[in-house]
Amino acid sequence: MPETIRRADNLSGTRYGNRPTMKDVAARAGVGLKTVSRVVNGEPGVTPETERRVQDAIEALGFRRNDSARVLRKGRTASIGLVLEDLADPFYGPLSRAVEEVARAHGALLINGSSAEDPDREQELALALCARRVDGLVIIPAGDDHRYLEPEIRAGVATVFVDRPAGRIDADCVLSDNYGGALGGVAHLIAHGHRRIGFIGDMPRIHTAAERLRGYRAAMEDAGIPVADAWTSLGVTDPERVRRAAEEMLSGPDPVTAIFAGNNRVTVTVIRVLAERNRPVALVGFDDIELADLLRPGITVVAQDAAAIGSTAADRLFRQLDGTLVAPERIQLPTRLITRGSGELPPAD
Amino acid sequence: MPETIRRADNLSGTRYGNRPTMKDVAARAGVGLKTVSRVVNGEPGVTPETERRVQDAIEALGFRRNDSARVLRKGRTASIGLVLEDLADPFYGPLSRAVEEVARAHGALLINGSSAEDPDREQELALALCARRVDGLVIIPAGDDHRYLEPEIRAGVATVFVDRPAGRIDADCVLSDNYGGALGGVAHLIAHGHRRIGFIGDMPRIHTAAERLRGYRAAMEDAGIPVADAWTSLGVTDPERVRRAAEEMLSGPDPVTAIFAGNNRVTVTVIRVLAERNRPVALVGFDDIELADLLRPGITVVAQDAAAIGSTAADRLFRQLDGTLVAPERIQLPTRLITRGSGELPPAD
DNA sequence: TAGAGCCTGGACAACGTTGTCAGATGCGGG
DNA sequence: CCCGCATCTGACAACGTTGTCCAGGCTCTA
Repeated sequence: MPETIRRADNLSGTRYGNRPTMKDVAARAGVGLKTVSRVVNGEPGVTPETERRVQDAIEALGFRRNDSARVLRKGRTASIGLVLEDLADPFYGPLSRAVEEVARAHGALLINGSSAEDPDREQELALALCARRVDGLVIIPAGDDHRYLEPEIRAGVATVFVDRPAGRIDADCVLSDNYGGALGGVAHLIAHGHRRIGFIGDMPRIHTAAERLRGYRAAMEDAGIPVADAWTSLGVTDPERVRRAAEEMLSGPDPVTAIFAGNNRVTVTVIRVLAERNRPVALVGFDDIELADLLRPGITVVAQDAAAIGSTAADRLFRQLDGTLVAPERIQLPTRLITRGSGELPPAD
Repeated sequence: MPETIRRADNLSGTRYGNRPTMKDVAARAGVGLKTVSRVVNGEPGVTPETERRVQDAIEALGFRRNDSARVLRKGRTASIGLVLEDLADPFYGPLSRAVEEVARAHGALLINGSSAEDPDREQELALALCARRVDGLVIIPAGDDHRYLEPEIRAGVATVFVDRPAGRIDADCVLSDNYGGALGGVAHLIAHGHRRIGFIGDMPRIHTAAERLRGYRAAMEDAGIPVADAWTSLGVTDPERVRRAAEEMLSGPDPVTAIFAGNNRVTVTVIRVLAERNRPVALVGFDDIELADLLRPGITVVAQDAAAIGSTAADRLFRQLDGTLVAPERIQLPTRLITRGSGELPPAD
């Protein structure tokens, strides 16, 4: 066991590698502890001469304030947590950037992590962030039960849900108008003469997926078109299964002439499938994708404004912290139909 | 001044919204403070009966350990910082995801922020993370002088630079083989018969840009092709200027027949410019771009493995913390030429 | 020149946790 | 029946910072 002992020794001996503390600075500058604190925090009541001495000592020792101690004392961390679903999804880039921008404007740091769509991991992460005493949380929920956050919210952690609503608790949330967007996108296809329209989307237990499906159904119903079972494919996310689903819709006796793709990953795979076929099939995707305008045809999409969602959410979070905000609210941001060609193809009957 | 006073009052009064502490839990469970600590940390030496009482009290009060205090006491935060250049750049998605994955495997949280290519902001961010006492830093440098990190590194903050080397300090870094990648890409164009090849890239003060330029020049020299001034355009990043640069190269008496694009943003804009022209121009881009295979022609790229870079960097960081690693090292990861069509077009002379 | 008032600086406690160490309790053996 | 040992528990200090409060020195006025 000598290794284990050495390792433990090693770790506990590290102790920030013996960083200088305010006490050290004070000793070196020949002033009191609190005076150093005042200089570090820019508080008034220090002679320029004394201040210079302290600054010099700070410089010489390479002192850096220990924020853990500061947080412990002050009770606010000036940091907020962001729990996203997948760091690598391009949709979340602009979103987290927008959140960071707002956080920065409030002098707060952003701590984030991704849940990988796993509700347990989401909970683990959110609670770990709470243990660090983040002032607030922006969560893109993976699960559908967020009662585990109740004690935290009661304790004053500002909380805003994004992209999907919170489950079983009453909390602020900022979403896109998934229903309206999907309805508009499908109606667009119908307006271009399509009647047999396929829908490929995620599991309906995911709120956005359910809403988009609802929008699809509503558009079809508004147009008086009965939806055949074979036209909708749900719970399909991985490329292989999307591919199979698309191919099934496009073959058979009554093939669809248009497809509505429920999210950007689906859209990309459907583009691939359609590219392999000669018969033109119309396509509208939910979520914009990069370079969509360079493809032939360009891809028509229902675009969400990820940056606006992020900044709205972060804004509300800080307003909760201000006390400006009282009751939780659900905010829906509009989507935008961007026509580029693929959604305007006529049915190839 | 009454407002100021009230605001301060307000803030200092908040104090985590009166969260329960271990002391509260201990009181409720009728045990000592340290016993609660033992239960929370899963230390041995607590009767199951006592443990249950404590657990019940924790549950009832909604207690959550205050990690700030824990960190203050223990000296390690189990969190690492990631300073990237732009959260929204798709190249950094997989990279930060990979870093997070490794961090998670070591039980650490990831805190990140972006520098927006601004050296001052990079420094501010890195030092803010150090003040939070992150155990280590992964930095994608924006600046070229990192001596400000010396005290931190001496104090034991593990540090790994990524994508670009550290400036004026000796530190671990993990990079792509920018020189070799560019050389290979340009050689590929030359092998397909091109001699007048343009290069559009970022400012040469950025290491990657300089290396790629060097690769371009080396490939040309190897082939015995003198490079005309008009063929290289440096320090060009925003779409408008890239567009102008590309158009200039493609017109004039001696237009280029191929373009090597120095990064993904440049590539995208060049694609747009080329799409507007009838004469086919070959294109090879550094960095892969999404959907590159769906364009006609597909875009040939020199791809970096962002995930591998991220996980290699994070790996080294934790090995520094282990003490497994001693001397700083520069690690170069190979790039991969992915041929998709655009780089194989013959010169249209 | 003495006293009032202001300005600067420092001693001390507290934040919530963990490590140390000693006390209490229970059990078995002499 | 008592002692020793093992097991479990709790008191206390310490981590580095900030807020409170007081002491001492200065200036300005009467």
